[in-house]
Amino acid sequence: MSPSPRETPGPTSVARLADTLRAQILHGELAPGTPVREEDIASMSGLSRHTVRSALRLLAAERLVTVEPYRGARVAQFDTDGLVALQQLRAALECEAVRLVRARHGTTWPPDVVHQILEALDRLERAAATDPDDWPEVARAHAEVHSEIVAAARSPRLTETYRSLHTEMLLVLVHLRPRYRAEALVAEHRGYLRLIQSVGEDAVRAHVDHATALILGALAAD
Amino acid sequence: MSPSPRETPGPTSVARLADTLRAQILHGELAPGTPVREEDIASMSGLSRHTVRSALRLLAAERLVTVEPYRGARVAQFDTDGLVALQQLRAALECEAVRLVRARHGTTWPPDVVHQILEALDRLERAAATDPDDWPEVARAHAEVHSEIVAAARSPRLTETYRSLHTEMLLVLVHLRPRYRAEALVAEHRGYLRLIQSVGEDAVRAHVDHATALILGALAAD
DNA sequence: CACTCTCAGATTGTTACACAATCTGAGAGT
DNA sequence: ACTCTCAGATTGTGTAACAATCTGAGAGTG
Repeated sequence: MSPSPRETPGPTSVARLADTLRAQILHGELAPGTPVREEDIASMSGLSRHTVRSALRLLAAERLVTVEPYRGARVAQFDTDGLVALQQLRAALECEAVRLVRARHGTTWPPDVVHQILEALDRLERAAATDPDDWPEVARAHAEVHSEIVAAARSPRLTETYRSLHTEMLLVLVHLRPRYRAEALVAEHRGYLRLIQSVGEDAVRAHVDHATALILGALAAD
Repeated sequence: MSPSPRETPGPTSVARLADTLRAQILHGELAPGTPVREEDIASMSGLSRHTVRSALRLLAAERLVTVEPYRGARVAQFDTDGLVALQQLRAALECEAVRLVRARHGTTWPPDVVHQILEALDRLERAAATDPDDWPEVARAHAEVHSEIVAAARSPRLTETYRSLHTEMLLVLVHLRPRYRAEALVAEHRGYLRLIQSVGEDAVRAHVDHATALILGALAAD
């Protein structure tokens, strides 16, 4: 049982630490704007400062933290403009994805295309039923639904970039008191899946704009 | 004259090194797939391995190199699928940008909107006139034209993401023998600027698809 | 009192060296 | 030809130290 050869190498310390920090940030355990000190993380995690630095740079590339030279890392923060810009980008990708799927499959998508989306919807429903007040988890499941819609376009870069964007959105969402009942969210997205097939891109824009308005309202009432 | 206070701190070593490497990659001095060894860069640049590592991770975040654990960094490489995926993403962003500008300004954009685009076109024309065979420079100027078009949407995230994508495109382009005469490129893009105003998103898709076809052809004839 | 200036302490940026973990290719053995 | 093994190359991580820069508290000034 000695270190057998050619085994997949475990994830590096940097990757594990980045996972931990990402999870903390997305669970709202670290408020936006909070400085993240290298030494603190190093002593807490038992890793060296170099490793911590690498992990923080990784998160910076994902925009979950911002890093300024000699001033360290902070949990990312969104103002109104930043959120709107993010949503515009999100809309661009989701629109294009829906356009691509409709170009290929028309206004009624075949089962193998909607299958993954439906599963994500089921997971969302389950999450909402299990614990409607576990907002981080509901928000995550919601993000998965949209991600699966984009993934249906089978365009890897579209999918990947969109996932990353929606992770940023999660960071915004966990710090907002949800205006929505979780069940309403499920129903709305089952309808959304129908609309993007029949109506197409405009349904996407309406959905995203609606979300943007809700979030801006919640942000204003911070 | 001692270190006066509150002066902007110079760019860090990591940033400078990343700039150098990025420039080399985008000038085609390093072929795609080439391994980039930490020690080599360290001894060449006189910087420490840690610094080199940080710079390489930065370039990896920009997708100019790929990094695999314990296997190091390589100059990024594009296959057919990768290029198509990249172009789909590019099309999504440029379409949305054009849509946003047209939603705001209709089919004839005001001077302050097209001004920066026209300047980029002029720079492209100058580059093409100065040295039509300096393909990296012409390609760069061409990328600037498209970036300015997207920037006209005044959506920071759209702009930034698009710029990054087009930088990747540059990496592909510098390694292709151009099929185009540089002058034709200028004329075509002056026409393109008119078309995106009058026709809109479909002109974008046509343009991008045309480019994709050309590049795929050139890639196949590698 | 408001304001600026200064400076010590905190924090990040970088280096050097060491060692552990993993990959790689060349050669031994079948 | 094929697999297996292993030494060398390369990357991942740690420790320690110092340089560069930021920060906030307090001194000095009007």
